[in-house]
Amino acid sequence: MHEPAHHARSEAAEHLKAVALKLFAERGIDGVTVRQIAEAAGQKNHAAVGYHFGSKEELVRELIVDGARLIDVQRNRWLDAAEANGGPHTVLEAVEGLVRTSLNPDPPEWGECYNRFVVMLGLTHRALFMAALEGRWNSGYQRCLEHIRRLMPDLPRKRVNQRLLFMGAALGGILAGREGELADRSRPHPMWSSDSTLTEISRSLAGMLTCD
Amino acid sequence: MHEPAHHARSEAAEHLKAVALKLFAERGIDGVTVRQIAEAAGQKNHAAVGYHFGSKEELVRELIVDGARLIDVQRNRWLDAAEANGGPHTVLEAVEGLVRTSLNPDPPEWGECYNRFVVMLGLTHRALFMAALEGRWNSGYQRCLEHIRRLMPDLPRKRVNQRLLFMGAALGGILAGREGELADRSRPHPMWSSDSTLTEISRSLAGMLTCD
DNA sequence: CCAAGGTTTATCCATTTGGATAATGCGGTT
DNA sequence: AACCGCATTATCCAAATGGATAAACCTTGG
Repeated sequence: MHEPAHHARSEAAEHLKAVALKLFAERGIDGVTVRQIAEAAGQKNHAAVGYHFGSKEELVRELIVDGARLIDVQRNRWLDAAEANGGPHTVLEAVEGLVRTSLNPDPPEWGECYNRFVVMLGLTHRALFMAALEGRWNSGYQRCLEHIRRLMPDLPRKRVNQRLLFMGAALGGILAGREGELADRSRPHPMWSSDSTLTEISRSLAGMLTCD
Repeated sequence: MHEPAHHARSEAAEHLKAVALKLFAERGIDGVTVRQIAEAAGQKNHAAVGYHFGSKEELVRELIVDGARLIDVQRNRWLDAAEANGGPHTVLEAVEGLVRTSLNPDPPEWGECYNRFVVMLGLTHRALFMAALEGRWNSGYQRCLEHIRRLMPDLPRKRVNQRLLFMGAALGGILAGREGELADRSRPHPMWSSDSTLTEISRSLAGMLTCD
């Protein structure tokens, strides 16, 4: 069960990907042209995208997989550590793991973009998104949900699953909203940039699961 | 405080708008061409959009305002009735009002689209969205929030506002997700199409406000 | 110095895009 | 029938789009 080798791209290609992710998150796939991506990445013309990735769609696919893999690896790592100590002990702990592993630990200077990117893809390019993942890089999410189910034995399984669906949608909405606020560098966002806000988000999401 | 007159469009124009809203919700503004809109509306060529609305962007603006006004009118009507009976008496009641007034009471055959449309616009065309509304059609939402604040006197105002931000983002994510599922007519969605699910959503959102 | 590899740049191209305009069609009124 | 206002249709267009190709430009090893 070792990860398939994914040869890292050249520095220029990685920069193109980072810039493209930012633009896609801001304006959507169809709102950005390959010329704009190349220009924002400092290239003198748009052939760079074709050369490094084959096509715009291939670039999108690679961005989808890159981000999903990063998150999934983080989630599984965190879960391995948590389970070594007897697993997440509360719903809040499991949810907070879900929240914090959704974030890029090493974002570019302009802030992270993947949560907006994913929510946008889920709305407007769901088929491409699902096809790119092929069911991969989802195990960490499912493992977290299993722990939450284990920690909510009193509620009927059906209602737990229903609330997990709500929680997933809420998680996407909140993290995408946070990301969008933080991407606006024209003014400070003390609330959104505070680390404790992540705990507050987790508390709220856990509250939506465990209330009543 | 009467609403500004907004002359209803011709039947063909209204049909164009309904079809355009569906396509925009599915693929995003830039993922749909005026030709596709006209074709899906049964027109033989794309000049219809220009004739009825001036431009694609004007059409989008009109869709934004139409949907926001419909929701705001519903919210204010519901609030007037609730306040006449002593106002919403619980956070849950206020949240459920917010949820149910977010829905189109008379959706087209292919299901409603406005929540996906709005979430997508908030991600990729926020400036256009804000400019189209000019701060209008938001009073119902604010009135609901005021009631929720009144009903949560124990929590510090700052934390209530934080949670209301989370709740708003979660509301968008959940309703857009629900809408997307219901738009898939290839199979039934007993959970999402059930009316009681709206109450469950409201319970979850209220839970995220009132937990701890 | 040259040669070879990979990378960037400069063009070229067919297609699509949003929009504009003119011609046609249509329903009602006289 | 002739007229009229409105709506649809058929074209036209400049600009933009994604992609392809060939030339120029490095760096590195010999």
